[in-house]
Amino acid sequence: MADVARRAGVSSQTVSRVSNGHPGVVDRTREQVLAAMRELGYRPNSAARALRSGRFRTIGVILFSLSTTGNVRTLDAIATSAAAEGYAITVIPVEAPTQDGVNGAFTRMGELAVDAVILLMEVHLLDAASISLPTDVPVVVADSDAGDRYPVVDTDQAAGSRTAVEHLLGLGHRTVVHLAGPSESFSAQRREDAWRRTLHEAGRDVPPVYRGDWSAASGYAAGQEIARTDATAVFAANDQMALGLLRALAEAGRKVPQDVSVVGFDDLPDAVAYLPPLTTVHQDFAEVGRRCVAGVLRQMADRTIPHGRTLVPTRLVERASTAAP
Amino acid sequence: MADVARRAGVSSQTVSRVSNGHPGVVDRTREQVLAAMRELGYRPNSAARALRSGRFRTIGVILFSLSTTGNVRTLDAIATSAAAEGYAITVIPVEAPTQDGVNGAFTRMGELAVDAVILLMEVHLLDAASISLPTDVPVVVADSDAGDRYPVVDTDQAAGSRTAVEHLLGLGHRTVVHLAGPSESFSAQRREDAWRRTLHEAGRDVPPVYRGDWSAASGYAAGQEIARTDATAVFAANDQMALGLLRALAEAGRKVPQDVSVVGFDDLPDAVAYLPPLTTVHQDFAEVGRRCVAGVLRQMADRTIPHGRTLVPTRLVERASTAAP
DNA sequence: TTAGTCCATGTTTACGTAAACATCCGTCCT
DNA sequence: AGGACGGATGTTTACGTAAACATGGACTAA
Repeated sequence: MADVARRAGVSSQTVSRVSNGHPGVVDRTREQVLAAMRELGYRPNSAARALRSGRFRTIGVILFSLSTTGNVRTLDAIATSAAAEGYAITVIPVEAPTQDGVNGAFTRMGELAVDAVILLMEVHLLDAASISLPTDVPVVVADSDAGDRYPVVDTDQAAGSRTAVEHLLGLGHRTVVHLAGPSESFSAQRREDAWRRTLHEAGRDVPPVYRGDWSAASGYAAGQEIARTDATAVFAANDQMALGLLRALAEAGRKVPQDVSVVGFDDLPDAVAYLPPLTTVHQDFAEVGRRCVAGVLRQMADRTIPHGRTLVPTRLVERASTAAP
Repeated sequence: MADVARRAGVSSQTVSRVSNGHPGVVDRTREQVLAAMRELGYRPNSAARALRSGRFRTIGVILFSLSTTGNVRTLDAIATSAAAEGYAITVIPVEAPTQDGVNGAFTRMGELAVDAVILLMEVHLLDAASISLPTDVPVVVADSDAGDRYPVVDTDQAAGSRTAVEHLLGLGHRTVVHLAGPSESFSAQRREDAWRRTLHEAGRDVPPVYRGDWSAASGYAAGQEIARTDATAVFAANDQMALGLLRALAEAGRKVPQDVSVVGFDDLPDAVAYLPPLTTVHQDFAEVGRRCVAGVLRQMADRTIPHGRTLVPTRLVERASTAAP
């Protein structure tokens, strides 16, 4: 910076002003400084800048793994929204949902150069870890439950599940079997609860729950059992398990949708190419990401911590995997 | 830090030594400092640390989107490897493969707090942008072609494709149709070249190429055309297109694998649940990620720029989508 | 005993920037 | 004409840390 200043014949402070787009620099001077910057290949030192300003212009995203589609798509949206606001994203993966894993991530996080944190994971693991986030950093929790400790942004799991179940009941099915996600997952829990409540309110039998781990393989395993029952309608807690379910039903000779109707959750891009194309609940991951970023930025601006939950609506995408019984 | 020093009754330099695990601090003193840190909730300021040491302990990953499975899985592996080495990952998404998009990302990158960069994108777009990376930052390019300007880590696309084609020929198919990826993609190009070469060397006809954009929907569209031909074996350039292809073949009444054999590329977790389970070329994304990280770390240590290409081997995973004609 | 060594710890300094304050000069008003 | 004002730019300083160098005391060996 001093070199640039010398070359442009100004003070380093003027260089700083140009560099940050501050007003009060006359055009001619600005041009000289910019020219000097170009000639010297000057690039501001972000460490010094951060040290001085106390801002890193970076948001940390903590997540368990990039192997679940939902997380990834939310992360994508977060990264895009953040970039639009001039913020970079630091990804902090937690290897395993163990105490050690979470501890490690948070220890690292403590030393991390981030102005805010978005948590893409189940917060009860946070509790278990008996470590809480640095209190001076804005936090938004996505796709989880944070009680009232942090603001939460989430897909409206309950409404989505209700839509799915009501769609199947509306087609004339007596009841709907649920292929649930892992019981540790709040999303899975909420989808299951809403399924149960919807059936209950409609005065239908609530059949036993089948449970998978979100993977297609687990959906296949559960599907083999379901195929042996007289179920005519299945609501799978995500599309990947629905894919495995479709395979199990096909192998068992149960036709979809003639014999069994299937509804998924997520609306993966691939779902349109399943056999048959999957009727599913569309999640607006992009909107979730946008609201997460908006949430932390608002906290940074206000220095206030808004609590409460923001729900992003879903919509049912009807394809070819559902029909009247 | 000064507060911690005062509280522990030592100098700030001793605090620094404890904080960084330097030797030459006696146990008793170390304990006192650690206790003071705990009591005061001290967390080192990474900006100051980076300013002083010149290291951010952060690696930047530039990519086009998180919507392609390969990128995401590589990113996951990179993040994990980097975390194991005490490095954080900053994701720098480039919105669109346009000149502006790339320029923007690189401008931002220039000001970014990263010690090294891993590029997860086609480098010819880099050329088009007529902007090159800051020369003082180690770079590794993955899944692309960088000529000899940067070291490259990539899946062994050619060997993988050859395995797939030879597997099909070995089953007795006269020739193999290729459902290729988009022509802008180097990966797609290399898979296509290897397919063509393998057929050629075996003295077989080289049928016209069908082309998709990696998506299941595009695979479905191409599949509808392929279903009208007398093709008995198809090598799809990725699993998602293979999924669409399977749907198109099923709808056209062509049985897989009895009438048509299909091989994919990637080995997505879901591929095991396709109808039928997909025979595919397994890519070791984790290894690609590890080698990318190892590559930039080595550059940082040596201050040398190793050129050349590192190829990660693939293996064929035989499932139920291939059979003798 | 005394000089030499080595280890634990303290002191000083610089990293590159931006905020706060200071200065200078031209303009405008009375 | 003289002073007040405001805009453009310069000067000083502090951000929190770690490297380099300094110090002091304990131990060893002759």
